[in-house]
Amino acid sequence: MERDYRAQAKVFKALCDEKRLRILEMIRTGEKCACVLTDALDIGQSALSYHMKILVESGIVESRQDGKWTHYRISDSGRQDAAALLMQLTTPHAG
Amino acid sequence: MERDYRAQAKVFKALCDEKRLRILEMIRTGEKCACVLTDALDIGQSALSYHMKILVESGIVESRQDGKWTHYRISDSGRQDAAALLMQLTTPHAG
DNA sequence: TAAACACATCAAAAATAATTGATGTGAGGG
DNA sequence: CCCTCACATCAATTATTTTTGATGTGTTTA
Repeated sequence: MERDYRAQAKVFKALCDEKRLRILEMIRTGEKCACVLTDALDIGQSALSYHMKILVESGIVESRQDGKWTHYRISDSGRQDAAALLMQLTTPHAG
Repeated sequence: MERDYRAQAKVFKALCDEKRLRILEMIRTGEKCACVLTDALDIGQSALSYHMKILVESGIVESRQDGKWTHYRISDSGRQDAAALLMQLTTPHAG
C-alpha cells in the first residue's frame, strides 16, 4: 500500500548515524538544550544543528524554543510511529 | 547500558535506503530468489548482492542456499529485535 | 543601540555509501 | 572435464552524507 519509500527511509536515517544515537541517548534522560549537547558530544555547533534537523524531521525528536535557547526532546508519538512503521515494513503478508 | 552505537546504527542502515525498502516489500510476500529480485527491481546483479549483504547483516533478513540459488526472507526474530531496539533507543528513562 | 549569545544556514572539503563492470567461486548440466 | 549459471567480491567511479568554517538571524544583556 505504502509507496513513499523516501519518506519512510527518512525516519530510519535518523537512527543510522552514531552521533545521532548518542544524541538520542542524551535526550532520553530528559529535554536538553542544544548548547548542552554540543558540549557533551564534542561536536561542532553547526554539525549539531545539522543532526538535530535530521532528527526533528524524522519526527522522533521535537524542539521547543525558549528565548535564544532551543530544547530538544523525544517525541512520544514520533517514536511510536517509527516503531509501528518498522513493524509494518517487515511484517510478512499474503499477496 | 548499550554502548555499541556502530552495531545499532547498522540495523537501521538496512532500512534507510529506498532500494532496500523495495526489496523488503518484495520479500514480505514470501521468500524470493536473488534472481527474481534482480529482475523485478531493475537493479544490477552486483548491486543487489551488495544490498542483500547489508540486509542480512542487519539481522532483518536471512538467506537460504538451494543449490546455486539463494533465497531471502524476513527473519522473524530479526525484525522483532529491530523493533525492540528502536523502542529501547527512544524510550525516555530516568537518570 | 551596540555587543554578545545561541543557533541556523551556506559553501567547500572530507568521508562514506552506492553503482558499475570485471573477475572469482562453487554448483550443476552436458 | 568443460561450460554455463547464480551469485560474491573487487576496484574504480559516481553520488550522497557529514564536517568545517564563515556568515546570517533573532534574542538578550550591557
